[in-house]
Amino acid sequence: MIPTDLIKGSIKTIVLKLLKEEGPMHGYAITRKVEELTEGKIKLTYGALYPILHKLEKDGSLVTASENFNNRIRIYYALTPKGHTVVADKIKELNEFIESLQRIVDTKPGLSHA
Amino acid sequence: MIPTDLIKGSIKTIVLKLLKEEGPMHGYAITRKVEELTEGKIKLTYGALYPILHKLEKDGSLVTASENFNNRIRIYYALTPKGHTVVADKIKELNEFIESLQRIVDTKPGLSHA
DNA sequence: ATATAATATATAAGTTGGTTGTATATTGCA
DNA sequence: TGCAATATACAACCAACTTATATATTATAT
Repeated sequence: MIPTDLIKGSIKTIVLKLLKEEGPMHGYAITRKVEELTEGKIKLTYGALYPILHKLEKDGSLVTASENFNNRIRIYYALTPKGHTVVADKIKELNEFIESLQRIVDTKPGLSHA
Repeated sequence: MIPTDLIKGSIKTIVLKLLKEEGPMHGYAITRKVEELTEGKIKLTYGALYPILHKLEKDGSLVTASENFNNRIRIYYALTPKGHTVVADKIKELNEFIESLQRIVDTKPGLSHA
């Protein structure tokens, strides 16, 4: 399990990216998918996930549609056109972040003080 | 510039990793090096950096040595044996994190709902 | 002369993005 | 009968930052 502090800031981007690739999803399915993709290394908590989804809905990045499945309410979240713009930006940011981290972890013992 | 929320949790690991590869460094030099390695995409703030360094010193991961350079105090931070253990763990975590993020951003449109 | 940028460290106050705990409700399995 | 899985929601709390501020020297530009 990757510690929560490391993951914190990227949850929103992860959620948006999944909705982009998988199409409309409900909250529970999002947590399952993240666990599946990361082999259990990233687990979203509902206390983090739902506030993020609600916020994205409020700001117009997502729209919701309720569905009844086996007497359980499922609320599907789908990207709006605005959401598609937002996710594109966020993924770009995340890629730059990943690249920067890699440059740092790939740094080999400095010749600078050899 | 990568937004701060994304970087937040990884600052401690970045600092430790630099000290591992570059040897003892002072705070200001750490911020320079991070900017250099990431081509200005990651900039550490002193309000974040110094508290982290002080904390790592307190917990025995770092030791300090003061030096006078051009009438400016420089405080060099160096990894202790404990610090070397800590940084190894942190880098492992960071690599898992990077790998997980890549799996998510590399996800292509799902065949799952084709 | 004078101001500004770069060098160098430090800390208090405030924000935010989460965690943890709790509540509710159905289905399926042991 | 009870536990695990499915499904959403929110209030209280906390840690890790940002922002602002303070201090002090050296180098560069006007």
